[in-house]
Amino acid sequence: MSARSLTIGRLADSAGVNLETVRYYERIGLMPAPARTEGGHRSYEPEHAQRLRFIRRSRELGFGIDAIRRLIALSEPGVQACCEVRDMAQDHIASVDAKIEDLQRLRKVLRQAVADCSEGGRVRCPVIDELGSS
Amino acid sequence: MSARSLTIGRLADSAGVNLETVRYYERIGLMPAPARTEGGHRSYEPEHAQRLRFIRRSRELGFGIDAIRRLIALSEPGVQACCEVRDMAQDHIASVDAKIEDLQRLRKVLRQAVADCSEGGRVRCPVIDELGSS
DNA sequence: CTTGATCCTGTAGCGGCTACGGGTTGTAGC
DNA sequence: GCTACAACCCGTAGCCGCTACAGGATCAAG
Repeated sequence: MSARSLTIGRLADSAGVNLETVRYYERIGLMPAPARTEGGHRSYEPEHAQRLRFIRRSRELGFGIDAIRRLIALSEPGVQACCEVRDMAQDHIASVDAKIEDLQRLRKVLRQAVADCSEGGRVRCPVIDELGSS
Repeated sequence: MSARSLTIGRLADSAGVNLETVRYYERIGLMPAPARTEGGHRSYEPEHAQRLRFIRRSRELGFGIDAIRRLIALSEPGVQACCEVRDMAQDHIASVDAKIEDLQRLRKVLRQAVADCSEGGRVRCPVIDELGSS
């Protein structure tokens, strides 16, 4: 166990990720299986920490596991794949845009229903009516 | 079987919901168990269709199953619960707002990385660098 | 050497469906 | 009335991305 080795707990903490998630990532092949101590405990090197941070950051930005797999492959040194990465990011931006628009639309409906609620004089609940419509 | 009865397939179609989803809703108690034909097929009345549309609409607006359960209870005739419904809607709007802001933030990061990409002169991929940072 | 924190594996659960497989019923046409 | 085939039945398993156990082994500090 070298001086820079990390236990799974420290690794997880250092990347801001749940410990069980690290094992999950290993199981699905997103993190490489690390060396083990004699007793069978996982022993990570600093490059594992970097990889895990990369994954966490990608997740935060909304990339799915498969996309991250591709991003990792494309980020290997020696691979000239900036264009592909940019295309993936652009696709992802498009889907984020779509999601934002969806949410804005439904927010508008909800706001309208709530606003109707605050006006007096109605017999029934405008929010319930909105849900019942269509 | 009355003239207005519906099979599960017609019910599902009429509400724009997958047939299996209807059975799922019954299993989790979101839809009431309907009458059955002699042969055991489900037989729905028009009020089931209305309920199912209510659920679908609520899902479209992003309410979770538990929230819908409460909304259904509050929408029972005789319940004066417009304020509670409005509060639920407002809470939901707040969470939608938060989600929109999250997505807008990450969109900004992605756009910046892609924009950096389009400028020449960089040695490494700015998107990959962004993912590796932090 | 003891204690207690950390680690191990395996499995099951979450939400909200969706998709089988293998069997039974309903219904339209002849 | 009979046949064909669509539509239904139930139960179970899978999807994503984790998270949370249980029941045990190991590690490190005192």
